[in-house]
Amino acid sequence: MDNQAAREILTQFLKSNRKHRITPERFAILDAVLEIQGHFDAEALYYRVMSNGAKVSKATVYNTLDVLLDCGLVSKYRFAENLSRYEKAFGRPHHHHLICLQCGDIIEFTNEKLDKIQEEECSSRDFSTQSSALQIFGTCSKCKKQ
Amino acid sequence: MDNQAAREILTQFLKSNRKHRITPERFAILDAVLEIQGHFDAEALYYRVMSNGAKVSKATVYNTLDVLLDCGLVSKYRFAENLSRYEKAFGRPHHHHLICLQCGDIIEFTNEKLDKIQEEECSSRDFSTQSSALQIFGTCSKCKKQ
DNA sequence: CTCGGTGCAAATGCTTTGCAATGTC
DNA sequence: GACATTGCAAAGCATTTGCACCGAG
Repeated sequence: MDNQAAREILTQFLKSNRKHRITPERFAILDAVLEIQGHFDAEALYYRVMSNGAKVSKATVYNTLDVLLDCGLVSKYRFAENLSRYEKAFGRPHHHHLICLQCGDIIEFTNEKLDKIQEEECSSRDFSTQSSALQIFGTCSKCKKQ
Repeated sequence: MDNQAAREILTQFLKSNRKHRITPERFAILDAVLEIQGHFDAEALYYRVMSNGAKVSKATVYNTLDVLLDCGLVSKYRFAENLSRYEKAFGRPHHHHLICLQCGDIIEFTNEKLDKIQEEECSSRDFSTQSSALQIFGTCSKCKKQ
């Protein structure tokens, strides 16, 4: 993961869209996103930015997450809970999720065959994909042993 | 879809679990669920029950949806929005969703190959599936023409 | 009788919004 | 300068909870 490349993607996106301005807050938030491994929610991102010394409001975190979503740098998921989870999408292969309902663990996997079938289903319906996610809920091997 | 069979599934479930009692509200809500075609949210279900003449509170609707979820009569989804959507699961094959971000339409499809791959991924990780959903977000053919 | 279920309203918690101040272009 | 963006706090909204009353077993 090249952080500089991510910053450039964001810069280009903000410049190309006249409605958006380049602000230090947005880059502070992007930096925090790039540091985080795995999934995070808005709250966790907010505290991460703060602990980096930058001062942003939660409203700006949500606002910026929308911008990062628009330019494809992060993905947004809703699992079973009442909150949204995000993860950086930059430089990561498309993957799917196994979500353990016992311990909350999220196991990721990639499967090209699966992606191909997905593509076929979409093209046969003339449906353009923007993003997708297979979520499988159940019990992981660790929890089954207990 | 045999409504009587659904009622019996619920009755058996409530009886087998000593913590749950058989109440008229639960069956009034189940009846409303069975009437609805396609997806619905808690609010819509609440109004449906009311228009059928039964009087239940929203708290009971949520409570009953959890019971119906537990006995497999309904499925719960979270798409992009900040609310949960449900649909009856009784007598329906396992299916997936194409969600149009323009018009909000939800197109369903079934695919055995996809389900089989999913099963393989789970069993190779010793993960027990309870439910799953592939959600593909994008633009449908109708919206692309506009 | 016992104790889970219900209705109501108030609380919760994530997310959005209104508005004045600020900073980008 | 014009106007998008920010911070703050307050509002929104789906969902949950507390509690007194009710009713199934």
